[in-house]
Amino acid sequence: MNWDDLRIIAAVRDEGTYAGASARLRIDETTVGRRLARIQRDLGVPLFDAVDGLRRPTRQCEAVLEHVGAMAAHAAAIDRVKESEVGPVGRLRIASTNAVAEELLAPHASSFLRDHPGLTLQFLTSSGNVKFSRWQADLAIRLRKPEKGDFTISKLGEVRLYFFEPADRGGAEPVVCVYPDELDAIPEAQFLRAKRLTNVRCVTDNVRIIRTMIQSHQAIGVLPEHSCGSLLADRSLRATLLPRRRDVWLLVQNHLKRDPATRVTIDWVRACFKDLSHG
Amino acid sequence: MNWDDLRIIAAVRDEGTYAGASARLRIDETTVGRRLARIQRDLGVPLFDAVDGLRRPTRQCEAVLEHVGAMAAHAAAIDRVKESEVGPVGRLRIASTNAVAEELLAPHASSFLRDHPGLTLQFLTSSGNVKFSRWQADLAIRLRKPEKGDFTISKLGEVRLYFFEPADRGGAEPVVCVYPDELDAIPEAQFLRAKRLTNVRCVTDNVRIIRTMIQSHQAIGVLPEHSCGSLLADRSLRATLLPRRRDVWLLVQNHLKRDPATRVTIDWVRACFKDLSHG
DNA sequence: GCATATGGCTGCAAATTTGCAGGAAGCGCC
DNA sequence: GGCGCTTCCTGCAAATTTGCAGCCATATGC
Repeated sequence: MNWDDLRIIAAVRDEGTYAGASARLRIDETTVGRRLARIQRDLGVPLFDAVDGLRRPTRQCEAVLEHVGAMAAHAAAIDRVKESEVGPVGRLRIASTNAVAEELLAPHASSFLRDHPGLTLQFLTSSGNVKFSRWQADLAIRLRKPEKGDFTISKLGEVRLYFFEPADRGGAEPVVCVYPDELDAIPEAQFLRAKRLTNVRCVTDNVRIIRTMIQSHQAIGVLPEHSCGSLLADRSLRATLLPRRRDVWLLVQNHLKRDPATRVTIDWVRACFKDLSHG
Repeated sequence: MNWDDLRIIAAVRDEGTYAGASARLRIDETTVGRRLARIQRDLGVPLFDAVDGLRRPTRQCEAVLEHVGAMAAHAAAIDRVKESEVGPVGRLRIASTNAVAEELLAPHASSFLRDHPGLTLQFLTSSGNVKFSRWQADLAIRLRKPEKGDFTISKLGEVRLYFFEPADRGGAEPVVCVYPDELDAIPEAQFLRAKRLTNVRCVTDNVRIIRTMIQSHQAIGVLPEHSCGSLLADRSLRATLLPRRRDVWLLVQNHLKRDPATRVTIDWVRACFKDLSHG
């Protein structure tokens, strides 16, 4: 039994004719006749008598109509669920590095969430533990371009990188902060490896740690522009812009690429990165 | 919003995957995905998150599902309305002459109604007042073939006719019973007119009246075979079989010709007339 | 590492539904 | 009596939905 055909029964009862029901439901009168015939066959009982030019519900039809009325009330309530939300609705789980989340996304998050009251953002910053393929995140911001997978990938932007070293090299040899092996492909790691620095004593991908050590004027390292902040103005440090930038990639679950909430969130993430490129 | 799509939501929630819902509803997994996308667009809210390989209902979806559950209960009750009736169900209004109803149909009505507990017969025997075109009857048994109309017409059979006159013509001249002018076309009326009888003193289409007067052995008239009964064995009467029979026609409302209840009733009416032809 | 099973998406064809147009019938009004 | 309006049915074409096949990805077991 097709539940939607039940609405035909109610309309014919209310209007008394196929033509009246047709106007009410805004479907063709031929369609009303056919769908009524179909639900009548499905139910196996006659639903209307034809008397004096009008369709009159049978006893069985009256019994059916009591239930249809109740179903219509529930359908109306479902429609109100829809109306209770204005704008895109949803919860987006964004997997990214701490730095990206804290310094690129978080500063703009409040205004974005204010502008879209139906949205919720969840930042997954321990991204090593998130399996994108298992739908454990909706979006992922990656520093490496994954070769393939069940997702849609696009380039978010390019991040400028700065090499920091103490201005005064007279003191003790500064420690060198490098990125772990699995990040060998990123420009920062390649740059540092090419310089053949000694005293490599700190290995981490936590840029906050790297930034704190650089700020002590006793360490060497590379930071992305969004993590530099006031370090660029520190006269005890020498900042050198690297020739290469680092690509940043956005991954979107395939089943979400047309989802309205996802689309506005993607636009917002892109704007965050665009602000950076011009800042 | 298509009410039938709401069943898709419930099935995906229950099974956790499109494939599971597909098996449950016995529709293609592609169709599940498309119909879910459609109802999601109609409602304007996301219904499922994808987490750890499963679809999990969102907060709005849970709200919708409460209503869907209630609707499913009503749909089940509607299905039971159908199951409460065994066999064809309906009330058939049959327009016919008194004689046909009383003598051809009524004797067989009890067993027919016993065999079809879901049927009800309503005999409309003041058929002059019934407008078949206004759906005031479902079936009509007519002695004249109507030329046209919004109904399906078929021949029921041919009725044998008997001319009765008193065996002893020595007494007073018997009165002649004839049919009213509007029945001029029927063979009885034509036969009587052709005999150029005098003493035409009784005009009626009520064959019971005609029969009673013939039974008094003081009247002449023509009766259909189903109204003769014991008159044929009365030695004080001379019964002559007319050469012509009278056609009987069945009219069926067009919208009912495929209705199951109507079809079994038509078969029954035909059987009543067939019994007559061989009796 | 390979084979198998499962899930979901896309393109295309088949199936079904819907709308349109025409025709028939009845009713009311002039 | 003729005309206009309304209702409903039927045939056909257009539109939509559904199913199927192929493909891709992931997980599991051997």
